[in-house]
Amino acid sequence: MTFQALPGFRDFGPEALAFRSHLLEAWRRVANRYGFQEYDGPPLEPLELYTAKSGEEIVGQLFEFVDKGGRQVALRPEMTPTFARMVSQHANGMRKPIRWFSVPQLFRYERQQRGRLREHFQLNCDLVGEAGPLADAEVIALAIDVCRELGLTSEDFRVRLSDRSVLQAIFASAGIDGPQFDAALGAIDKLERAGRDATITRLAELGMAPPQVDLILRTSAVRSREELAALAASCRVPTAEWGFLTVVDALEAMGLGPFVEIDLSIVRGLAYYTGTVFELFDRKGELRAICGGGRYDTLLSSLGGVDLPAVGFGMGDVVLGELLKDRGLAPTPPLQVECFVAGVTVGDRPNVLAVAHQLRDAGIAVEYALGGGALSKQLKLADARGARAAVLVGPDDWVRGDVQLKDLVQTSQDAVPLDRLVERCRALLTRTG
RNA sequence: GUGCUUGUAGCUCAAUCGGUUAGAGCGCCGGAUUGUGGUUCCGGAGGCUGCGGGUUCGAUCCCCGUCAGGCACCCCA
Repeated sequence: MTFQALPGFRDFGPEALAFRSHLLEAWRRVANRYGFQEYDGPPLEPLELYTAKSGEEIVGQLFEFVDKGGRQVALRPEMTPTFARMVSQHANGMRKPIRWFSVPQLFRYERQQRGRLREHFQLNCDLVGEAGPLADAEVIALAIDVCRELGLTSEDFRVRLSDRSVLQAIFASAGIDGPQFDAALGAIDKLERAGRDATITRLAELGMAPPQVDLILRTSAVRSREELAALAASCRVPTAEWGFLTVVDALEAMGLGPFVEIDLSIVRGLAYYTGTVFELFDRKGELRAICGGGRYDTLLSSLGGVDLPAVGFGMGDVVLGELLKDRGLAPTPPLQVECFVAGVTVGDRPNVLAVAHQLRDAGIAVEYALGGGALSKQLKLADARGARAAVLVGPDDWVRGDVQLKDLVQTSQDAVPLDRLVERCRALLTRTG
């Protein structure tokens, strides 16, 4: 092979495309089930759309270039800025809450690894205009149900759920706020990779007192409602106002409790989250996060749009696809044709064409052997194509106005008058077993 | 962008210490089978051993470079 796809980009042959469609169709099905409407935007955007929020350092991670009109442009690395622009333009005239989703292909110029390419498809679901905890529960439930729709169970994955406003309240009780709060979040985010000792050293360097460092470590270790209550009590922080526990309650009321775990070590990398943050992970912990999201109540106004609270998530096709394959949940490939038409002799070929076209006009997926050949060879092809039915066109039947309709699964066969073939073939195709 | 590691047929892999013509299974094509598929049997095609250079009488094997995959950083859609 002289040419190959660029690193991090994928070719989708029929099998891979069927798998991709399987995912994307499940995404759309479940999002629609939650009353979300699909939108899309341009794959190519002004570079400033991304640098405005994230700063110039993001340019190194973008596919960006100057177009022929001298504009600095970038392939979209995420959907949120486009979404923010679109929803800001329409928000004033729309009944709240707004439920929108999209399935964009996103691009990022980074060195690829397993589960992480330079291009992927991502389900983006956002709920705008509702600040209450049921909105958070709604989008988390949507993310869970997407995975359930694809055959995954609570044995396969879980949601790790946290809330930055809860962390803020707890840390504020020890005087950790402002830049120190951001540093604390960063330390928690890296705790697993950096290790406990390195984290303690790092926080001390940032000017944290030992009791503050201890609080940060104790907080990040919280894994249950009881531990959280005990921690809050020890800090004298009231919990009555927290929406966080209402989110958990709501998910349990939906019957999704087995999927949900409180985990205050989840903070998410992005700076704009203000409340709930969550990630979906495979139970075995072998893969990267399947999905991540949270509440961002100030982002829309900070991007110059409307001042509306919002909560949403993104779920990529790469990690999710790997998990499904690991669990044997890849779909069985669809049949290539429903009915195969075979001719017994060379003289039957015009009749094969006539019969095949009659069936195709009736909406049935039909193939026949372009190269002809022995009947046994044609039937081998029919079998390889996964056809359920075969029509055998032969001279003896033809003079009687018949063809042979064969059930390739049950290996039964009947003579059928030509004028009843479509009806009989349809009946055969709906037969089970 | 940095470091480590791997690279043999469409796929999964083998090839003794550096040794003669690089093999197997699956898949693909053809035949056994001129009005009946799946099973079976037989045959065939398919390789510049990722690419380029070096060492050597001789390199899939050793060395250097490069490209690509994997892992760890960076970063996290």
